[in-house]
Order: sequence, then structure tokens, then C-alpha cells
Amino acid sequence: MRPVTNRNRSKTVKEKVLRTEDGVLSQFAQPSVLNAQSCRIMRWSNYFIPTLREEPSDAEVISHKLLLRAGFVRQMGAGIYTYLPLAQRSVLKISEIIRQEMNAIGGQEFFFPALHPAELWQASGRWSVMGPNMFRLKDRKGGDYCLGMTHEEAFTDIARNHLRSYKQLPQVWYQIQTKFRDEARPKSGLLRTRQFTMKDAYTFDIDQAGLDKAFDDQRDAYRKVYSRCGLDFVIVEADSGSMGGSASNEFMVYTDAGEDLVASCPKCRYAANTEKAQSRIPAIDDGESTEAVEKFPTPGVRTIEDLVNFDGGAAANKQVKTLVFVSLAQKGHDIKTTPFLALLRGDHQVNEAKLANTIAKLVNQDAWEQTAVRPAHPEEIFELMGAHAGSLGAVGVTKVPVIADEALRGRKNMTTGANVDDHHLRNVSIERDIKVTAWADLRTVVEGEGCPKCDDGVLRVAKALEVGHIFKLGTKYSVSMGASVLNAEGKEVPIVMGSYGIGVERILAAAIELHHDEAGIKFPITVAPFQIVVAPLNMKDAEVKVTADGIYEGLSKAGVEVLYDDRDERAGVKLNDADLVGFPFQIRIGPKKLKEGKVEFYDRATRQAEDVEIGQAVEIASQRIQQALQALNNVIA
RNA sequence: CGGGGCGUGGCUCAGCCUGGUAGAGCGCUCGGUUCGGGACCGAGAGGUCGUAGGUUCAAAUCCUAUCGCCCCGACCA
Repeated sequence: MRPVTNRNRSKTVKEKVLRTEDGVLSQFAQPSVLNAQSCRIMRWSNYFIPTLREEPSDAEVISHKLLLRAGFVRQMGAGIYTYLPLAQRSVLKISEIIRQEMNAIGGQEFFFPALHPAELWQASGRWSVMGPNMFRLKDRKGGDYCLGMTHEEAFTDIARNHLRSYKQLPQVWYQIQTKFRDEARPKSGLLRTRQFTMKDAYTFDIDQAGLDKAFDDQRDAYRKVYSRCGLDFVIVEADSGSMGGSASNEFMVYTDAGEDLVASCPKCRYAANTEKAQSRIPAIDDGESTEAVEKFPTPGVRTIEDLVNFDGGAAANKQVKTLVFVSLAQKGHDIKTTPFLALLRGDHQVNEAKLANTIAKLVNQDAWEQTAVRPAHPEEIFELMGAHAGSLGAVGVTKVPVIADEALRGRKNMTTGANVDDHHLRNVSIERDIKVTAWADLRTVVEGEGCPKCDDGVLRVAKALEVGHIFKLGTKYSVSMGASVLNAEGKEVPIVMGSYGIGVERILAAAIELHHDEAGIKFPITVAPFQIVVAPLNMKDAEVKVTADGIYEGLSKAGVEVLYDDRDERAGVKLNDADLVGFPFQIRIGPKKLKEGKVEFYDRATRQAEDVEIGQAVEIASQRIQQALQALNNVIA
């Protein structure tokens, strides 16, 4: 990638150093594409920044609104965005931070195709698993292809073809590539798109200990990446989902724009996605179970709430909620569906991620990662149970698995459906009256419940945005795709893998969600498209213009990423645009202050301006920029 | 995929119910006056009203179909 051409490079001392005598860029010459010196057009009048005064109507979340208004992106289709020059600069800067941290832990950068032949995905079995979320297409010969959603298969394919010995391990491979996912519902601007950039890394180790080390390395690298990008984040325990594997951590940024819920304990360090989170709840004393089960009519009662209010009914936590689900298991081209019951306390919500993991182990042990669950359809429910939802119960049910939530263990004198429409049963004691196939944690935690890790912590639940996810894959892909090496004993063993992803654009969007005010974006300097803007407030004033020219030149020569707002606009327009775009710093040059020999240095984060001597402006700005950079680059959470 | 909403100059929207020559503000161009937080005056350019069909003398407006976008839900390494 040659960032510049002969034609648009200005003559600088640096340039001569970078070029060989015949004018070809030296292979060592990699001037940053972001540096002012390497680009001629850093003048706003010629730079493409289509700011919008009014709020675009189809933006909902703040980052989306500001990205549109500040001239960073434009939408091409649902979940498809064009990154305009400002966004591209930010994306490049984020990518570079990621690259540095990946390289620092021994990562080797690859670049894989986004277009994959179907065989690659058939090899791992995920061609069928990924379903409609995968973009699929045919070539002219009718061959099946897809656009890569992730690259486990692609990397593993290289690994299986070329890694032969434990002596070649460990390997840490990564790339920064475009991913395609046909999301059911793209939304929230750059937060959920159908085409996006991801840094994905894969590690290959000889054993679990190696994986543990690789995982920890990635974890540390991720902490540095997010810290450097100015994001406050939490690392949470996460569900591995269809990735399979033994352990996974998500990196989360707390924001209402997020789509996940994180439960965390303020007392200890416990934090988990609610798909995975557990909690302590007080036991309930039900007394002795002396009464026999009694069926009673409950006309019109359909919900837990109905039964609470029904005369002769029961409190929600004295009810057993009976849900019918269907497990979908897949093995090769075979699809197996298994209906089963999930039992929860009346006031608890089922957690489908936990349910899926539990049933998978029960009914489909050798391929559990290919299992999904869905709620049963009304017809299925009636056919199976002989009653409709609202009157269901597990008493006497033996033909399908019954999975009960731990919170029901030992409970007595409960009320539940009778499996006869408009009838319920009371005096039900779980262990006495219901044949439970398996006990499991099926409940979704809610705010205010006890922390599972410490004694007196109380869980909080908050919305969060996933900006990264790291998995210990184990041998799932190496086994299915046949990636193995000989170990020291000469025995063939599957490679132990990990996979680690960062959503690049999500970092950009998250930075905006976290750092903005009513005037616009307040970029962390590491992510900002430019570090500073030079804004002469009246271009018609010759002295103002000359001073601004000089400061711009000075900053540019100092290597600062500076944009020169040379537009013939009114001060208000320039100042508002500068605040909107979110340059961390501004130098404002106006006729009044100039008469005192001063210009203004403005800090976007604090919105404070200070007067500085004209002659010192470049130096002060350079210093402040350095300080800001160091503050982010050196303080690692 | 279910529910809701919306497609009218570059942007934000009015007009549609009750059919009759397509509008406003912002932006853009030109001239002038202004010039430290989105100026003012004057003159202009710019729209197959998402698309296709239908009803009608006449459709942005009514009907049908279709495409697209947004929101809620389902879904989501």
C-alpha cells in the first residue's frame, strides 16, 4: 500500500530520505497515511467532511446520529455503510493500535479472502449450522460460495496443511478483515451492521496449558487496546454460543446503546453476561408436604399473574412454570428435534442460552455445539401435552425430558398446571411428584439478587455493548477439520485452538457513545481522525490568515495530525463544526486576541480555552497532544 | 419472520384524510452588506412525489402489488 504518489507529495526533507535515487519509495519507507506531511490536502476547504446541521431522521442511537452529522459515514443499505475520510482515518488508527498490540504478543498478520468456497465451511460442519446469517452465492459454474462471517475455518485450513510438529507451536495468527453477516435486524448505525471490520486472531497450541497462556496474552492485549482507545470496559464471563469451546470472555462497554445485559457485583470483581450470570437467592420455606396433590378448576387462568390473582391460586414464587421447548440437533445433514420441558419458579425468567447448553449435553452429547432450542409452537404443545399453554404441568410427564431449575430443588406445596385446560394442581412437591430428568441453572438473574462469588454483594444489571470476545476453542475445529501435529512422543494430537475477535467499528462507535456532549463528539485523541484543528475565525483578515498559515505549517512540520479549517465561513460555523467533529484540541485565531499577540488553545473535552502567545502555540499544542497520547497509551486498565 | 412507522429537491419536513398547475426552512449558485458560537438583503438553480399497475376527464393524494428504510419483538461467533 503506497500511501502517496509522486504527484501529490510536497517536497520535504523527509521525502528525500524515504526515496531511493530513482524516485521509488524505499521498502522501509512507510510514512503514516495519517500524518499531515504525507498528504497535501489537509485543508478543510478541500477535505470531504459533509456535516449536517439537522439530525438525520433514521438515526436512533447517539453514535449513529453523530457519525452522520459529523460527516463520518453514509448509509448505502440496511447495515451497510460507507466510511468517509474522517471515519476511515479513525478506523485506520484503531486498526493500528490493535496491530501494535497483536504484534507485541507475537501475533503474525495475515490477510485471508472474504470469499470462501463452501467446502471450507462444510469441512467444519458450519455450512449448515450458520443458517440464514451467512451470505451465500454461486459462481458462474454453479459452485457454492459464501462471504466469511469469521475465519476459524480459513485459518485452521492453513494450520492443518502446514503445521506438522509440536516444534512449530505455538502460533499466534491474526488478520484485520471485513466480515459479512446477514443480520436479521441491522441497527444502531455502526453497532450492528452486515458488513464490518474485525480483527480476528487464532492461536494454535500443543496443549491446554499453551492455550491458557495464549488466552491470557490475548486478554492482556485486549485490555491495552481498549484502554488506548479511551474505552472504559469490563471483562465478563460469557456464553460460548455456537462457537463452542470451554471458556470465553467478552469485553463490554457500558452504554444504553448496547444490546447485552451484564450482571456485576460492586463488592467483588464478578461480572457476567446475563446469558451466563448466576446469582444467590434466598431459600423459601414451604413447610411439610403432607397433603396429596389436588386438582382444581381455574377457568380463564392463562398466566402466572392470573393464578396469583385467582381465588385459591398461589403467589408467583409458589408456582411452577412449565415451558415446552424443542431442541434442534444437527449432525451432518441430519436434523433431530427433541421436545422437552423446562421448569422454573413462577417469578423467574428462563434463560435460553443456559437451556440450550443444558439440553445439548442431555440429548446430543457428541455434537452439542450444533444444538439450538426454540419455544414449541402451540400445535406442538397441545399434541405433546394434551393441554394448551397456561394449563401445563410436569406432574406425571415421563415421555420427554424434564429439566428443572435449581431454584425448584426441594420445593413443596407448589401450584402448577394440570395438563388439562382450565385446571391446575396444588400441593405439588417437586421431588415427590415430578420426574425430573436433570437439574440445572436455567434462570436469568435479575438486579438485586445476591452475588454468586461473594457473601454480601448485590448484583447490578446494566446494558452493555460487546466490543470484543475471546474464546478457548479447544479442539473443536482441529478435530472436525483434521488439524493435528505430532507431539514429543511422536503421537498425533489435535491442535488446541483459541479464537479472539475485536469489532473495529464498534470501538469507534463505543468511543462516541462514551465521549460526547450536546455539541458533538469528544474523541479520545488516539481515535480522533485528527489531533487538532487550526481555525482562523476570519479568513478575510490578512493577519489572522497569515498567523493561522504559520501555525498550521508549524504543527504540520512537527508531525502533528492537523486539519486546517481554511474555509471562508463565519466563526460560528467553524466552531460548531469543530466541536461536532470532535477534534481533541483546537487553535482558534481571531482578530481580537491577535492584537494582544495571542491565540486560543481549546480543549474539547473540558471545553476550556486558554490564551497562548502566538510564538508558543505550536509548541504548547504539541506538548498537550503528547500528554494526551501518553495518558491513554500508558495507563492500562 | 411477526408487529408498527415512513418513502415528496442534498437535509429536515408540510401537502394526502376531502383527487384539480408540487411547497417551506436549511443547504447550494451569483451579487452586495456583514464577520468570535450555525448572519442579512436581493436574484437564481434544483423534484419521474420509491417503483409498477389500476380507478378517474384528472392521482403525490384513492386502490392493488412490489421494493427500500427505520423502530419494537424474535434472532444474533
